[in-house]
Amino acid sequence: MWSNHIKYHWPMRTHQLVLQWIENQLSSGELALGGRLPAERTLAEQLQVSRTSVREAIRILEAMGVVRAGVGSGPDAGTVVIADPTAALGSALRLHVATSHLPVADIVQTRVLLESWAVARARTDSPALAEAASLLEKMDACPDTDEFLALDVRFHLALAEAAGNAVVSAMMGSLREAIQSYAGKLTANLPDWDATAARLRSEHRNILAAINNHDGGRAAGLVAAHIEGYYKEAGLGPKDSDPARL
Amino acid sequence: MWSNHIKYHWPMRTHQLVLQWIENQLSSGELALGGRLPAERTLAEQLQVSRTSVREAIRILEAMGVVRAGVGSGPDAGTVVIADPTAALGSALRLHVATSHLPVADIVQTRVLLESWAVARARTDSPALAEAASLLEKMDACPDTDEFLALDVRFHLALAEAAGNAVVSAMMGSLREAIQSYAGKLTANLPDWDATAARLRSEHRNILAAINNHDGGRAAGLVAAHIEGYYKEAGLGPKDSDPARL
DNA sequence: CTAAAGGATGTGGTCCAACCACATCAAGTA
DNA sequence: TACTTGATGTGGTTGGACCACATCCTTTAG
Repeated sequence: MWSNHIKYHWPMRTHQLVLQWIENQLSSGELALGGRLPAERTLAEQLQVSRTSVREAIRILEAMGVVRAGVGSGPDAGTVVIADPTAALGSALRLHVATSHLPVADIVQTRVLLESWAVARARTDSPALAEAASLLEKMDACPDTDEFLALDVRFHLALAEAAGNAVVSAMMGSLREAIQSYAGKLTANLPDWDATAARLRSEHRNILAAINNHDGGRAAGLVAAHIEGYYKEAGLGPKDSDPARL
Repeated sequence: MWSNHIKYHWPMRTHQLVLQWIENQLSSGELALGGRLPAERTLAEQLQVSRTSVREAIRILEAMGVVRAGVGSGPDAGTVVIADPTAALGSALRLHVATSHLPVADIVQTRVLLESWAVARARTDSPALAEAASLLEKMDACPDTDEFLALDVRFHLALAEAAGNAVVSAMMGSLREAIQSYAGKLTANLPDWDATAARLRSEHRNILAAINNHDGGRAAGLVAAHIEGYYKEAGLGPKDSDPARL
């Protein structure tokens, strides 16, 4: 499974063997969400490899958002299976942004694309949409900038989840994570935060209204304008990502 | 940089410190694409950590598609910086598909979304589009099924690249990679491969023609029908992902 | 009998010192 | 000149040791 992507004929590295074993356990269902891996020393003996190799495999799975390692005893201890695809995608994207091989503008453009699509097909009876509405109210009664921005993140993620596509949701979250520090700096460039916040609130309401009105096309357009408008105001020259061209 | 996302107050794990150091080198440009990291033993001594911790960090970067480790001496040896975001995203997605937390249908739906968008804004003068045309000819003179499928993969990736968005290209590639084994099994379900291959060739030509005709909307629709038709014929019941709703 | 104190156990986290396989390069040799 | 042969430096792997931590269980004091 793992070595398929690079090496076909060479000897597999030991930690890849461990990875393969664990992935098989996951695929076959013998290891499920919330389940615990054997202890590192136990697993090493079972697979006849060193503990070091087992640990390298676990580090990778941890970076992939598949497991979480905890010391001590009890329920929070040991290596347990989780499901956090956003973490993996976000870290990877951030790293590649750091090497200047993924332009920030492309990330913003992709976010516009995904979020426009998501709101266009958001289900009005979705729990995520209800959460979005609830977040909207909280933002109305929120004077603190940082807290407002945190709520804003959750609002947009809720919108993305309303489409009911786990992959799109995960990618949206990872895009946000990848440029989080970047977005923070941009916000500092805004000339008048209060005015901007008021505008954002208004636009949020319009987006939600369009969705609840079953006007997905309008909602998509509003989202695109909302996001691009923000980055433009903050000084980032984005690519033209108007999804209406479709 | 790394620990920011989870732990603020606890002691950072040693390999995260190494990760942080390397990420700083990447961000500041002291480590660029094609550059080589210090040898593991050297780096361990520089950072005053064990070689084990250095190796764990490198394993993660390797899984993220940021570096490539090679033994021996010479140009291919040592740990060198690469840029393969597709590998990271693909592995992560595949792992989470294995845990049944990312439905295959969602992946296909996302692929339709991204690829439709890509062809809708593909630039007719793009080198990637020229490559797609070239691949089309090769597929016409290709009797072997496996080879045909390999060319098909490259054709669709070329289409995605024609939009000029590196993030979308990377995500497209990773989606393909994540369900590669799945798609292979589906292909075996096809009743009449020769007929299917002929249909695929025809559809590919129509897509390319629509793009060169500057009819992005039609190209997007054709792509969506092309992909969904294939999976439907092979027996996977996909979600409705008609991008025309935008 | 209850409750506090103190080990016993088991977990991941870290480090070290070796050794191996491999690939290149340089010196020595035919 | 052409070939062998070692020296060098890289990542790959191993076993063993010790630490910090959290829980559980026994012992002990009241």
